[in-house]
Amino acid sequence: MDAARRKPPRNRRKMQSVTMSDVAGLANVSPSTVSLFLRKPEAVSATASQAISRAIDKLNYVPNLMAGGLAAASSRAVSILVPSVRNAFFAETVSSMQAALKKQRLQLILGHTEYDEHEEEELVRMALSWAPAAIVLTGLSHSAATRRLLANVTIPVIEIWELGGPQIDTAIGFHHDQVGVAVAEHLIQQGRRNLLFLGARMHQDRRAKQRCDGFLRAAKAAGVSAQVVEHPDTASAEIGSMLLVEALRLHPETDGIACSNDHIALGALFACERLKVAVPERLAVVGFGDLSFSAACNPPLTTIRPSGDLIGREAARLIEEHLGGEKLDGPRAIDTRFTLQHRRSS
Amino acid sequence: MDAARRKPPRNRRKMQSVTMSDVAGLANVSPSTVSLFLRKPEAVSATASQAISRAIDKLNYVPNLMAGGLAAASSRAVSILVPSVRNAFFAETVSSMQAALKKQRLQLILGHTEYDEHEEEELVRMALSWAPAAIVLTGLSHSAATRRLLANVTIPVIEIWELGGPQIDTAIGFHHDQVGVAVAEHLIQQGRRNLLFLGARMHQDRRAKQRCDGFLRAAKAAGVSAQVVEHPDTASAEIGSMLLVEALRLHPETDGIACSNDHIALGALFACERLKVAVPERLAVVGFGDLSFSAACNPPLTTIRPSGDLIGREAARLIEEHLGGEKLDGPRAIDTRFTLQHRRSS
DNA sequence: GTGAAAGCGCTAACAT
DNA sequence: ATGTTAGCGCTTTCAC
Repeated sequence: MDAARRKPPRNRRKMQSVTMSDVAGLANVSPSTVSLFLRKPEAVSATASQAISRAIDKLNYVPNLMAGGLAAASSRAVSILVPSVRNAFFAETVSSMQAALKKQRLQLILGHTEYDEHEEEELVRMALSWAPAAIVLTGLSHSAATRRLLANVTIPVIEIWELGGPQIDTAIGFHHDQVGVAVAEHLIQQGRRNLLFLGARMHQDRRAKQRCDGFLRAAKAAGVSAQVVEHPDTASAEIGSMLLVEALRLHPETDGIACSNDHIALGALFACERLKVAVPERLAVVGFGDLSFSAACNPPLTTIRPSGDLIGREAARLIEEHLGGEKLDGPRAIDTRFTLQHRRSS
Repeated sequence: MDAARRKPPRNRRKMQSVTMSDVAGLANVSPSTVSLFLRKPEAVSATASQAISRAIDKLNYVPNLMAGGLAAASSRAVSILVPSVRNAFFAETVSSMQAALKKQRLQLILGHTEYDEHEEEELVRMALSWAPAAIVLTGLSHSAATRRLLANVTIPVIEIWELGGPQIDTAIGFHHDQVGVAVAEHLIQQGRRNLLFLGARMHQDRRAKQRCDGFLRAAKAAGVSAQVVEHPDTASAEIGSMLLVEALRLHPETDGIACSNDHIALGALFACERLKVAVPERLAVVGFGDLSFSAACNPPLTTIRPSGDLIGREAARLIEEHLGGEKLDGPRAIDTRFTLQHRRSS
């Protein structure tokens, strides 16, 4: 019997204090019963369940998800990659998704791509290292290597915040060009004939670019003039103010403005106030995002309300449905739409 | 030799396509050499390194972090628990921390406590399940159970965004009551004698409460009157406007206002504009946060700039220093301070 | 309903 | 510098 004891025991490294075996021992059942209890409580007898519960409480047992994930070849983590959580839009989606996933005891592993496809690629690689239950990316444009990495994967891959391009798998979001169209049509309907788009960071933010393109297209279709004035940096009220001043200098006839987002729009409103440009009488202003200040400013801002939290909830729902299951049903597109909030600025 | 082959091989479940052994095989080295190469490349010969690199590229190998974490009894994950990433302050910290941790190939696992200690407790439990390299909490107040869970832990526990209370381990942040003091002293120095604090969600946001308390204390010390008008909901410009109207109704003599944060201050400025209350002539307004709009609004907002990104960077630095190492050196407090941005609203 | 046993893919002590 | 080996703590057959 002791023939197996050939060598002295090695110095083992520090390990987890309380394991499933400890719980099993205290509850007088086998480890596999404890495991079963943790995953499908209804499959375990009432007596055993009680004993196990008690043991877990007493020992203050915390299961080791890495061991579980390794054995099961899939973890209770969901990877989400967004440009930045500093951006209120993505913060909203991350937050609502997190809340929805909590019920399934799924944890979010967060990555910031900073609008960089290379960065995204690296993050996808790191994400896959965790054998996540699903992976969520922002937008539809990714590097070839990223696509290759994700092509062979057996978990749901969800792309959010963009629709209308080639998808890897399911996409949840809306058509940003349609946003541009809706804003242009709204302004034209309000009698505006000299339109202008105030853009920020459009060389990186594809979706802002799409809104701009839709705006220009709709204006052209209606036979109305439309200009673009833009800035390379991240949208902010400060840049919005600068852009407005510049826009009125270059195109003084402008009477209707669409903005990259509400930060830009807010800055534009501030500038109008300083320049004594009457909004909406002389100039109509429309934003994008319906941020927390948009209903409160002077005048209240007409804007597009995207469905950032709905996107998060839908993504979470999809992940739940496919938990442990395989890939999604194929490249489905879930359109969460957007609504125009008509307020006094237009 | 084949005596060990007693039973037929079982049906194994689907597993990882490419493993470290595959890489080792292709590179003609042992798996442990591959492991070593991945963790300490400088300890492996140039020849082997090359062969391994090539094999990894060729097979498109993605290491399994769960297996690694299990074997090493610690993972390359860092748990961070914040009230909500919708809050720009915490979004900033999360974002800067993420950027700093990337160099160490550490991933952030995010949790939202929603200002609820019970929620936090549950999240701490889930966080520990991942055997993270460190755990970061927001604030200094936690449930007794949370403290108990974290007392026996051998990884760095970092509390952020608050100083001045009992710490679990190292804390990084600043004294919020000192913010209140600084704002009160600033207003008094500007000749204001009827002060008022506009607060939001102070029953949950302890740090806002501390700022308010510091403000009142400093006013009292200077023999200046100070009132509080508050709202139970999350801070927003809309609530800021409401609060300002209410404040001037209840305390028309007010000439200096401190706000819970810049959202409230912005709403207050909007309301002043509508009411034709001259800022700063008739009323001085000071915010907290120096958010993206604060320098751009009318008039530009005097506010406190906290060091949200510095907090994130410092936390990341601390984690790096103690990677693999044990606990932190004890309850040290790192004061990241804050600065008053004096602008035209005061 | 419960238990025994065989790994999941990797790390780290140890030996060479 | 590299290989051998023994697990890390759990899940999942499979047999009872």
